[in-house]
Amino acid sequence: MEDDKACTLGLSLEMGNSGGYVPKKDKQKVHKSVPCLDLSFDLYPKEEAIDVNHEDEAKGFNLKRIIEEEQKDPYSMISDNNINNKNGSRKKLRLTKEQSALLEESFTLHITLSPAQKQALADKLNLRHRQVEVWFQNRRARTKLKQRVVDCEFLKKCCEKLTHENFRLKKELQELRGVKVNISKIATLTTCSSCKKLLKPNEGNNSHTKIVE
DNA sequence: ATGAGATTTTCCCTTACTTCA
DNA sequence: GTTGAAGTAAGGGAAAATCTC
Repeated sequence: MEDDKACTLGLSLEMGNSGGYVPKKDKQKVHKSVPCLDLSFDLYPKEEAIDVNHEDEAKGFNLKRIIEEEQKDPYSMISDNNINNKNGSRKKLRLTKEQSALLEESFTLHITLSPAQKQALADKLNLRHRQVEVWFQNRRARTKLKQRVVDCEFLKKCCEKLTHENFRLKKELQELRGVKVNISKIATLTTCSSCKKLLKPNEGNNSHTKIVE
C-alpha cells in the first residue's frame, strides 16, 4: 500500500543542532544522534581554513573584528543596494539570482554552517557574515514549515483512514452482536414432537405457535 | 570543586518591505 | 492606482550549552 509506505517515511526531519552554544572542537558530537548533513566541506581549501581570532596580516582578515564592525555599523561593509531609506526606514535587500543560487547550492550540501564557512560564503557572495547567517536561518525555517505542511497532510490522511476503519469495525461489531442474539434465541427454542416445528420456550405441544416455516 | 554571570549559537516569532495577481 | 496575499530579509528575545572568573 502507498499509505503504508508513507508511514515508514517522513516525520523525522530534524534540523540538526536545535540551538545552544556548541564549542568548535565538539561541533561534530552534536550530530551523533540526529541524522544531519556533514558540515565538513571547505569553502576554502584546508590550508586556508579560517581561525576566527587569527589576524591575517596579508589579508587583514579577522572574523571577530568583522562581526564587531558589522554590529557597530551594519551598513558600512555592504553593497549600496542595502542602504536605508532617507526616512530611516529599513530598505529591504534583494539577493541577486546568482547569490540566491549559490546560497541554495550551499544549503543543499549543508543546512548549517560554521562561522568560518559563513564568512567564506559571505566573502564569495559579497555579503555580510550576518546576512549569510540570517539567510540560512530563514531557509531552515522555510524547510521546516514546508515539512510541517507535508506532515500535516500526511496526518490528515491517516486520520481519515482511521476514521473510516473505525466506522467499518463498529459496523462489523454491530452485525456480529446481531448474529449472537439470533443464535441465543435459537438455542432456547424447542421442537414440537408431532409436527417437528420450532416452539417458543414454555409452549406445550398442544397450543404452539409456528415460528419457523 | 563549584557557582554565578558572560558568551556563543541557534531557533522562533515578528516586523517591514517587495512583488505579483 | 489600490489592495491583499505571499515571500523573504532582518530584528530581537529565549533557550541551551559552554566558558571564565
